[in-house]
Amino acid sequence: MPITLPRIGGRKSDLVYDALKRAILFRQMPPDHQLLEQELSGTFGCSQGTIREALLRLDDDGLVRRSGYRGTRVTETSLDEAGEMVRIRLSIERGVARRIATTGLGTHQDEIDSLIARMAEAHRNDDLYQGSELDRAFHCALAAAAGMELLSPILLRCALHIHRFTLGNVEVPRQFFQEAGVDAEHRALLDELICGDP
Amino acid sequence: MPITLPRIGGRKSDLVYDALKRAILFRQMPPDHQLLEQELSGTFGCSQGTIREALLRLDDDGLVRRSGYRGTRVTETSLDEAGEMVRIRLSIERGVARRIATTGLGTHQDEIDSLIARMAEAHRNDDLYQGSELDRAFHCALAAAAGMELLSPILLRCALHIHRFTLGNVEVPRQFFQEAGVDAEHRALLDELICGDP
DNA sequence: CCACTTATCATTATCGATATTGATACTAGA
DNA sequence: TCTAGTATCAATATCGATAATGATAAGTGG
Repeated sequence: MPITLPRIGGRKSDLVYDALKRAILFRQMPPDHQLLEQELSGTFGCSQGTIREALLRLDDDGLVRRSGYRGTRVTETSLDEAGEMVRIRLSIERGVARRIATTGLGTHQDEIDSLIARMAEAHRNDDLYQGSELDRAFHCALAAAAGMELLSPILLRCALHIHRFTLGNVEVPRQFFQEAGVDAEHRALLDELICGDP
Repeated sequence: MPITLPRIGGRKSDLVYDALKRAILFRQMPPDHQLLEQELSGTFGCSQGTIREALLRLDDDGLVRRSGYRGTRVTETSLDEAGEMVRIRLSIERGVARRIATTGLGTHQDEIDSLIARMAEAHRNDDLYQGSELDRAFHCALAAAAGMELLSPILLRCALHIHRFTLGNVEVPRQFFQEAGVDAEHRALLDELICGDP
């Protein structure tokens, strides 16, 4: 079944990357599922090289594992790893907040305000996916405002695996939600801190 | 000046990736230096696609920045970012240690012992580069032993930028070395903790 | 002189075909 | 039968050429 991509502009490999990422996050492709470059090139209607580019990025995200000439398979995220991701994100957040508290967030103010608003709306609609996407963007924007853009990829990766875990496991253990709750609380606190300072 | 690569086997794009990474870490290519796919394909004697693969990985590492059809440039690492990387690594280490303390490190024992030994030797020889490489491998091995292999890429990224910063700035501010010292101390402590437990 | 379009250029993005690789099934000889 | 070697196969990795893109310079009508 060929998948028709929007093709409204931009890179084709981006579209492939997004499509595959979504499929993995929603477990339409379960862990250990094999991804074949040629087959996908047929499915998406593009060349193998374009598929390869998307797979390379998924590999860097840790969503798939590419091993030599032996194929590409979907990975999995354990509870421990997800919890660790939450902890890392918290740690990073602390540093970023510290930085912003002293320097302010300059030109990023508007962008961040907008993100907060959209995030609130997503939460009202119980749209978990949208919420996570915005959460990611929010964290990255903060890192950027703090002049630490190199941290963004780490934040992205953390959010990706956290999100994947929560989506894949309907019965998410209590411990995890506790930590996620702490995270949300911290975020709110951070907002206060930022808005009060500059 | 064409660069002759070892070509002892393995992927060509790996060799290109390593060569470029070294060049960036040692500031042979300064921040904002532009990397042209075609030119590099000539320099390394391979096709543009192979170069592209290496550049994509460098981009994911945060060592270069690729923007649309507009080229690829070397990034830079600020003091703040390097400090943040040190903090993140510490945070991750804590979680990994906690995990290992309860489960032990199983089959990874030998590998880790070997890494510690080689690391000590590198320190004796004041070989900073080798030391950092081994440090990276050590942290990844610990994460793997803790069953949290997804953390390895983050650890790699942190070490990469920490290393880059220390190599690039001969006069490294006091604060940074203090933190690095804490890190080394923590690592030793971790060894004790592991060896004593299982 | 100025806004607006068009041509050109540097550079990446994509393609289709071919080469390499690692695993496995198969075969011949002891 | 067992084993070393070989053919085959399913994949990725690489290549060379072409298309698409964004920036900039050059031209054009007002």
